[in-house]
Amino acid sequence: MRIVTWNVNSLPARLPYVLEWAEANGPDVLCLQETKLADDAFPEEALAELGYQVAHYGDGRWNGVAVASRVGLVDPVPGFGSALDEQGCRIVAATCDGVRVHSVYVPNGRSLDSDQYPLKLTWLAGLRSYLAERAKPSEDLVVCGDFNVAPDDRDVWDPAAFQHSTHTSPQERQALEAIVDWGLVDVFRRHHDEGGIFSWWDYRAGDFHQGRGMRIDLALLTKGLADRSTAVAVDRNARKKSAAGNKPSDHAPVVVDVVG
DNA sequence: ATGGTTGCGAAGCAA
Repeated sequence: MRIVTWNVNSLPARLPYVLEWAEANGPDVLCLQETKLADDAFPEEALAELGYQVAHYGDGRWNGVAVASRVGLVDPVPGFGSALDEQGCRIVAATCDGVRVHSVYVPNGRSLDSDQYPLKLTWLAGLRSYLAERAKPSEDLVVCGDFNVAPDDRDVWDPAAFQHSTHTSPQERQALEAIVDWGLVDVFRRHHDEGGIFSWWDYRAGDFHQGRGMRIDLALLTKGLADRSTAVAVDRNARKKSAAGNKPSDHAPVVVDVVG
């Protein structure tokens, strides 16, 4: 099974790219973030033509997450079903061929002195509670998406440049570790030790071509599922203009292959 | 150089 997570930065703007990429790369499960759509505006037909069923959670112009699957999709659950959903439509779950899949878009936090920063930490704590209440580490389960946290300094182009910013603070990293410690594996690190492999680059100032990025798009798998992973890759080519001339998101898709 | 770009939506904010 090929599981992909991709922050598309508006599905209306990105649909041609997403369809082109999906046809070429054949994800069985495609988790999307920042769809920026209400549920009733989701392009179900375009994805159905490629064989995908979709669980989407979105309420308008911002945020919005989806799980698309061509290997079956049952038991969709939008949101936390708690006050955490007031921070936007940022989590949706569904079961795809026996794997419980969660697509998440963690709040950005904006800056360390913003009122959005403690809300980000609260949201991350809420994600851990959600897992603890509804799932077991012994299940085949994946939590993937845009975490807006770089797990360690290998995941940032220049740690010094982020000394006083979000995405690398000890509190954010600890909140992420608490989620992992529930019983998950950052499966990218099962296959790669090196730094400098990123999933997001700012659109501005030529950051992509200068190598100024971060790895903030993660796939967290329960151990049994991670043990069956055969490869993890970031398709940085998808951060460029596509062969068909479509404009890219500022995030690249992360591709996870598992067997069994 | 507190710059630069994209998306949304129609000015300025969020990322």
